[in-house]
Amino acid sequence: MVVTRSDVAREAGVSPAVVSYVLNNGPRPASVQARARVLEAVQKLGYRPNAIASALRAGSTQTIGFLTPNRANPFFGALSEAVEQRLNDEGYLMLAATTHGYQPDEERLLHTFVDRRVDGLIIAAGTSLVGSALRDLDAPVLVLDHAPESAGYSSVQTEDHLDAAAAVDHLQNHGHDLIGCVVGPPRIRSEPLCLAGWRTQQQRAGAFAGDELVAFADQSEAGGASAARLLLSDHGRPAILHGRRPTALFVGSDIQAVGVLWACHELGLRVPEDVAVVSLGGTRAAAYAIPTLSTVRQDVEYLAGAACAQLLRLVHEPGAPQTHLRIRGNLVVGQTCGCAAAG
Amino acid sequence: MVVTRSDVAREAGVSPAVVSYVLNNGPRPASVQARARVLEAVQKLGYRPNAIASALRAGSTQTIGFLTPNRANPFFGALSEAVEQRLNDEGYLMLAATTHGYQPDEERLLHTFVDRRVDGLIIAAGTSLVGSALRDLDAPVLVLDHAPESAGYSSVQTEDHLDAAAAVDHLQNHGHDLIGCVVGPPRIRSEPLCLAGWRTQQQRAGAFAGDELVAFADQSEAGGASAARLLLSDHGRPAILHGRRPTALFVGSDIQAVGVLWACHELGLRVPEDVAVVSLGGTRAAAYAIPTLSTVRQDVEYLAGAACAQLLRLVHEPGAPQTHLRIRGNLVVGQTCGCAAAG
DNA sequence: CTGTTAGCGCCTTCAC
DNA sequence: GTGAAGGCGCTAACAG
Repeated sequence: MVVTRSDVAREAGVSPAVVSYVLNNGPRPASVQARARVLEAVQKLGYRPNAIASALRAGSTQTIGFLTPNRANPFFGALSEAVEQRLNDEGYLMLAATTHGYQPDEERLLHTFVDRRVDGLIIAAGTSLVGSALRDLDAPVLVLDHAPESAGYSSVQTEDHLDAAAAVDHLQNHGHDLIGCVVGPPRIRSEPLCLAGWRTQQQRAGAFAGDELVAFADQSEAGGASAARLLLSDHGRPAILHGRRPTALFVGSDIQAVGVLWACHELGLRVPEDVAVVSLGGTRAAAYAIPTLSTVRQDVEYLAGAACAQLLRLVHEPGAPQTHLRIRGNLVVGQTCGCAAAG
Repeated sequence: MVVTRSDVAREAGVSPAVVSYVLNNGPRPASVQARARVLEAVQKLGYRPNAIASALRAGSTQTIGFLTPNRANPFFGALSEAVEQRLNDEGYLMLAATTHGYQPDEERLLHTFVDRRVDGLIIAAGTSLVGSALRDLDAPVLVLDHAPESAGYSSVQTEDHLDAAAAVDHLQNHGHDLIGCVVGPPRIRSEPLCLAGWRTQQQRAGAFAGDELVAFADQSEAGGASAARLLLSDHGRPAILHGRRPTALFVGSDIQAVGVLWACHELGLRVPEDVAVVSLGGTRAAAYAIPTLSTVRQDVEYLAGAACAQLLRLVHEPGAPQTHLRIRGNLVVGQTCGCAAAG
């Protein structure tokens, strides 16, 4: 049924080693006749080398493990697709796993990857545990997330703190001071940074930055929608706001912002006239929201490219130094911040 | 550095075979003392079995290959995530690859999977070539797509033809007869079925179903937007329509429909008053569009569950008969079809 | 230039 | 109840 290298050797009338020499172009030369006979036999029998056996022997699976919290979120979806593309181009396959930001799953999947001898690991937005669990993993690891420089792995990270501050700054420039903040669950490592960015920038401008303006929400449209309802509805508003409704919202991800827009629509609030919105992400979901989202764009293709390049370098030169790359987002003005109305 | 079974055996003072007996609970019994000593040594050395070596020996990798045209499309994104989840629950890992509906890539990735000895393959929405290439692949294959019953593999399929007709029927019930059709590129196998469903239903109602009402578009927001512009703009309308603009659009996927809504907004057309829209899919993108999309929902969780169950059955019992499951969508009424306005 | 051979790490049958 | 040994399919060092 399944044809092995010995079958090819027998068919071609040579030894198994010669088959390898021909197929791998080395490490030893083969005569022209032998080469031709081998190739013919390969063709005739439809031989394909067993990658598992090669992996065992060569100690390399040509596979990279990729861990995400969530691929339904378009940011991580696009990131995962971009990473996969890059890896394919370099001859690697991607072994995917989703953790849902759940720590035990994360650790389990990490070990599964290592057991399968992936040549390297990319970890996007892990929980805090990952940091310690990664230390002695004896496979190259690249963390696509905020990570301490001191850790035992390379990283490519977004500047969530600065990007969030930039978003809030833009809203402040439009005259807003009561700016709410919608971010994901704090167990995801980047979320506290978004929150801190909002807080820093509010304080810098002398604006209120208390917890009454913050809503934690799932990384989903539904999460964004309920956060918006919480912050914008007229009932049960905290006393400290003196009955005022936030006039703008900073939202930690595009997918949540889509939910925020939907909730505003439902509440009869106009965007950006009644509530201005700026999000963090810049995925295609932002470009096709109605109205188009103003967002601080974090370039997924670039992140993926840098991550794969760094990781594959570590894979190929085990002694290579660890690197830490930080990438800032850039503001993409849409219709939700109020620029269009002003201009 | 990396600890093998022999290391554990030496540490525990037993032979390598006993280590296997203990770790696999068989096939032979081990004494209580031996068992304890082995487990202790495993713990102490941090031994983890090499899954590649096991796979070579056992002939099973506990891995399933999953081929999609596109994971940026939320339908396929959700499908991929659901499949991954199911497989993980059954102890399998998912090896992912994206084909972009491009035939050579499809074939190449298919072979890469087989070379790596995946235990089975799930192929979502392949091009037409896949059918023939799959025939002699000697791994269980499940096609998550429309597929001929005669083919040499099992399938779980959506009823795109019927679902599209149901969507068009609903628009007709709202009094529309000039209903445009936006579908993906015909090289993706399901797209011609969407088109045929639209055409059948239009003809059944005695309505016009010529190519002038059809726009092929990429499976993306941008594709849907340009298709909508083509069908709805007032310039260059085909003579056969007598200057009339379609009053409704059937759209083959949610992601395209999001683009359609965006284009309508841009053109100053109100939805559903000026243009009613019904799409095929029912992803979360539809639920949080503004206005909320009316769509024929194809249950991704159910599709994924059925697909994994069927495939794993084939994996476990190689002789099991091939099955072909067809799953109809159900209409989810949102705001874009006009029901809300009418009610 | 080519054939033989020793493992890669594991599982499992066979002999003790 | 346990150990020795063969082999999964391949690569690469070592003989010829």
